[in-house]
Amino acid sequence: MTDPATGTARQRPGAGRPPVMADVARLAGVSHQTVSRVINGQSNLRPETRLRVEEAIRQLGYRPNSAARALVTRRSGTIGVIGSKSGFWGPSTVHRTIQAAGREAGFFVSSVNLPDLTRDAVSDAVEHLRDQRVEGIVLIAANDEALDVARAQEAVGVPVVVVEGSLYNARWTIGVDQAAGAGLATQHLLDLGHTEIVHLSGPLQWTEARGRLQGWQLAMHQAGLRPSQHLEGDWSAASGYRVGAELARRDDVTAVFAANDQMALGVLRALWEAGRSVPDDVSVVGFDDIPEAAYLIPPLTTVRQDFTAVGHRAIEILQTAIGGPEPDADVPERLIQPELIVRASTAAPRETEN
Amino acid sequence: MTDPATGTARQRPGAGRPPVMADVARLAGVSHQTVSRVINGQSNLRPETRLRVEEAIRQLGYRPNSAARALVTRRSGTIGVIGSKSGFWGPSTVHRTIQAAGREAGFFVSSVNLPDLTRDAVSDAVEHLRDQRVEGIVLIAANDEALDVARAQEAVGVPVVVVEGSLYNARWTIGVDQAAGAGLATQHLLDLGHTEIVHLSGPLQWTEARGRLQGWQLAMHQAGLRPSQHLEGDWSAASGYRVGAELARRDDVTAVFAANDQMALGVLRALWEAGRSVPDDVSVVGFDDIPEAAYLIPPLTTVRQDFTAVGHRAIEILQTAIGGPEPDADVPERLIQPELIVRASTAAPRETEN
DNA sequence: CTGTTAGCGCATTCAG
DNA sequence: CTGAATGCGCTAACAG
Repeated sequence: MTDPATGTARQRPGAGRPPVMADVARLAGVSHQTVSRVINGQSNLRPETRLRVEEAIRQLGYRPNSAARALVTRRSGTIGVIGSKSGFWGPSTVHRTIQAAGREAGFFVSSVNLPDLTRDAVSDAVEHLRDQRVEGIVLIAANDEALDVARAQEAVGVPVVVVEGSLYNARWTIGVDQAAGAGLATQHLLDLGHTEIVHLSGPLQWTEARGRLQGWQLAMHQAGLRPSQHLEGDWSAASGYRVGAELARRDDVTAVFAANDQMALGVLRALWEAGRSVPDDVSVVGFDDIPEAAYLIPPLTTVRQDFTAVGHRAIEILQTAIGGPEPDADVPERLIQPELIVRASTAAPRETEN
Repeated sequence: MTDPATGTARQRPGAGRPPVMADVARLAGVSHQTVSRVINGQSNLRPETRLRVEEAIRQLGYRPNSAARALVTRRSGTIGVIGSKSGFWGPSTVHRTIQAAGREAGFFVSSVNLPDLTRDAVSDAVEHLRDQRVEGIVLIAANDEALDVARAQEAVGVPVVVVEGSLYNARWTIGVDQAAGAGLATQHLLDLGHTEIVHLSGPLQWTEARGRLQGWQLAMHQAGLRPSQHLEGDWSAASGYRVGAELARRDDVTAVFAANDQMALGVLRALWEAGRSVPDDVSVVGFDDIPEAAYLIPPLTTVRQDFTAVGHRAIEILQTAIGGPEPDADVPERLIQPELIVRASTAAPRETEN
């Protein structure tokens, strides 16, 4: 009655298009405002009225239009996640976890996967996300270029949580303590009696790769040893294989610490092909603890990262970043501690050399 | 001038909030309508006017508000993707590809990852997505329950493209020809001279698992052999290992066809532990061709699926599903052909047994 | 406790 | 070729 179909031929409920708030109001015999109150869970409503409205809502199968709501509230209820298209295990696991956690927290989650995390690509992705008026962004697997973009965005007002990036260059961060993990791995090898421990790193544009490299170096130094030049892979089993083939020719090397499990897998294979036994001739340690790690030949000693925790914390942080008016106090560094998983790919070196 | 700030204290451009179309219009000295035309690339505009507007847009850093646009056009520009939280390689690869392809096609992509693809969970996810007024949904790794939901949605009007699900039960589908792939694998083993070929399947709620099972059965029958009872795993290396350990005790088995590479990996490990040589004693074939397959011990013969193609096709199909008013003609079954990759884990059986 | 009145920022008629 | 109205569906003040 109150809505006299002003000319655009408002259809009766039950016709083609989805019901709107006015339809519910009409059916319940209240104003559309009251419907709004019910939907937003306001307290000042006569229980009976609420019930009538709720019944009408159910009957019509009404669902609020989030675009309309976003328009007026200026809040989209959406967060964005930027990740890499490449399927490395860690980042993609984190990506999934974040998506799930974001939804659990009541957000819509808009994802964008980039072929490469170059400055321009990340920048575009952020624009894309801002066009949707996302309330916050989670940026995964950041390299330095991506971090620049993150910083720039902070200035513009969209909070960006950086996951697994350098934990010093962004305001809101969360990640695993890579250096500590590498330290665990290296120390394990050291404890076993190894002194010639080679590190096969990831690409050094990746902050994780650098963190693991540094952890290894530090542990070596603390043991009074001079770390040899590290070798650099690209995270793939193929690169691990290539490097492993080289290492197989060197007699001095008794242990390899690979920066991820895939590369370790490649090393295992190369060593096997060269007839060098793991762990009798060479010990191998990986990083990540992929589900297959326990079933490699031999079962791989590695460093486990709790990606689920990372994902959940990322969302928690994003929520405080969105909600709070910047405590401006010290941003606690959010670091999750990894764990060493000892399996059968490591053992004491065959002959001690001192 | 034309916008007399009716009381809500419209702020000057450059103040806190993002510029709106009216700001651009004012700066360019045109009506906001003209700005709209420029943005939507209409043709009937004096070049000079267009330029002035474009300049103003750039100067202000204006970006259209997608919520407002969605409200009036009733099109969100968003598609939804429903996947599983579990990180199986195939589905998660497809998920990433779809996200990327969706964005390339100009959509916003809203993702939801479910712990389990139960009917209720999928149903919720669809609701969630419909609340955003997504224009279409891609559902990945469907089992039968999920397919029911998909069908139900079709009725309500949101097109749902089912990826890797049963290709007969949904209107819009795309996937790899699982049975053909399994046939390739089985035939390869048959050609090598194997007759006792065991199949380690995935969980049979998964349509992929059923497809591969059927492909294996068919190939066996066509070779005049009676396939033995298949064994069922859960896609994990752990389950492959368990089954492999059993198989290692059986002398009659000379070949194993595992429904994915992870399970094959577990089988490899179990066989190795039991001192049975691959491929000399037992041949093993996987499915998926994960990046590590070539670096296992020994390198794994497997079936490669082109997941990138699947992702792109999924988006293409979704676009026609959204755009076209249902040709209602025969829905061509969209099947992508897999490819056999022969590596070192397969060979002729040691002794022929006929 | 509930209804009325205004817009949110944009696209879509329709006039000029 | 351009501008002036109108309303998308909803929430946010205000009135009652």
